[in-house]
Amino acid sequence: MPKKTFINLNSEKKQKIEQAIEKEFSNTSFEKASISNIVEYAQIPRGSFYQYFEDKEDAIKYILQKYMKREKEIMKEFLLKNRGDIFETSIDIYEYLTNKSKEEDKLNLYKNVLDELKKNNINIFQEEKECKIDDSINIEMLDIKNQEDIKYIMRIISTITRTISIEVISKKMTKEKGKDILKNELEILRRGMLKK
Amino acid sequence: MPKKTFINLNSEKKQKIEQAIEKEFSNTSFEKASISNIVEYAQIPRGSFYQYFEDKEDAIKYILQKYMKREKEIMKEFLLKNRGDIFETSIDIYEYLTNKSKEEDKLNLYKNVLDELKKNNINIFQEEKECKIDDSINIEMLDIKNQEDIKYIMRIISTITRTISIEVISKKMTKEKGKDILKNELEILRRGMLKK
DNA sequence: TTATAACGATGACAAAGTGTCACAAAGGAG
DNA sequence: CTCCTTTGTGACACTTTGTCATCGTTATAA
Repeated sequence: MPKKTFINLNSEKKQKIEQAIEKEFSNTSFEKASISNIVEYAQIPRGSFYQYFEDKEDAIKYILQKYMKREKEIMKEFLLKNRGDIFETSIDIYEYLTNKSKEEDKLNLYKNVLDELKKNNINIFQEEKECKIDDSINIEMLDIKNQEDIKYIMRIISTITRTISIEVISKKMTKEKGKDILKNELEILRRGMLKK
Repeated sequence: MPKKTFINLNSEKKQKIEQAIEKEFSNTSFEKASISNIVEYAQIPRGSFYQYFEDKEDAIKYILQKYMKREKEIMKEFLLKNRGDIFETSIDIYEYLTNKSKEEDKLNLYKNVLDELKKNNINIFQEEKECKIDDSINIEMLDIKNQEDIKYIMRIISTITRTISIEVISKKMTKEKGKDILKNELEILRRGMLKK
């Protein structure tokens, strides 16, 4: 969603601006981030920012998109490693996200990104159009009654994985505690909630 | 979280201010809401707002809390009506939330509130300290393997119910479509994701 | 009654942020 | 070299925020 002007920029300048945006989003929430700071960090005149992006929202979307893309690649790797087992993959993603947060300076950026993805209910496992991950999933092991079930299953797992990850990154609980909860929740999802 | 000064206000003035806050949050997102508008709607001097609340965040929390409380009461009613069946209750809550949104002027306020609750992962079904709903839940029908399972189950159902409701209120899908998805997801949760 | 403390009301104000615009600079095609 | 399109620039008007000195109103003690 950045403007054409930004796309056309040489990668050096582009990177400098990206870093400035990420720096600001690392220091504070998306809500409180200011364009004034960003242009200062990037050492560009104020007018330039508006030449590149519509507004702050636009810059957020750009960063979001970038992180989404990276995460999808990671996801595919994990699915492959686990022979399509989505439950094991969920735990790997949890480990990945919570380890990432060790890079203290990016911790807050990561929290912001995950928050936003969660708020917009963006499914890390599967995104509508491009890049269908379905093929990498082992459907054999799942109890699929109709076509759409796989979509619903992915939605549910995606949501609980991200929710726990955010809680850990926000330091509401330890990494170990989070993993324990995630494992328990996944177990419930596997076996079902209803008594047989 | 409002200051003592606000608590002490006579209910007439308090209500006027509440309405002003809700009006502003109905017109725009929490993020873009401005205190300047609020004090104008409430016809109070700017300084007074800061006498009552710490800042905008504080006012948001106040409204959030108010709506949470109301929802918890509704929830208890629904649980009772459904003899503790959490799956049926989930659908009732969905119906309640999406019908509420018919009051067009409050639609956006409702979306904002739900978004924030979701972001903070506040469980509509169950809240830690006061007001334990556990007693109203029919545990007999559930497959509980250990003490904590009930907590996890409530977490999961709460999340998916709210997620769908938000998507419908935001007009990303029709009420019928949303109900269909919710029913399917609940069915998957009931029977489990793993092939027997 | 009077003094004084406690609380609430008020709006001007400094500080900071936003988005725009007229103009400057750069660069490519003919 | 000239014209035209694209990009760079920062001053500016406007809005918003949070604070603070000051004022009014009770309430309480002497």
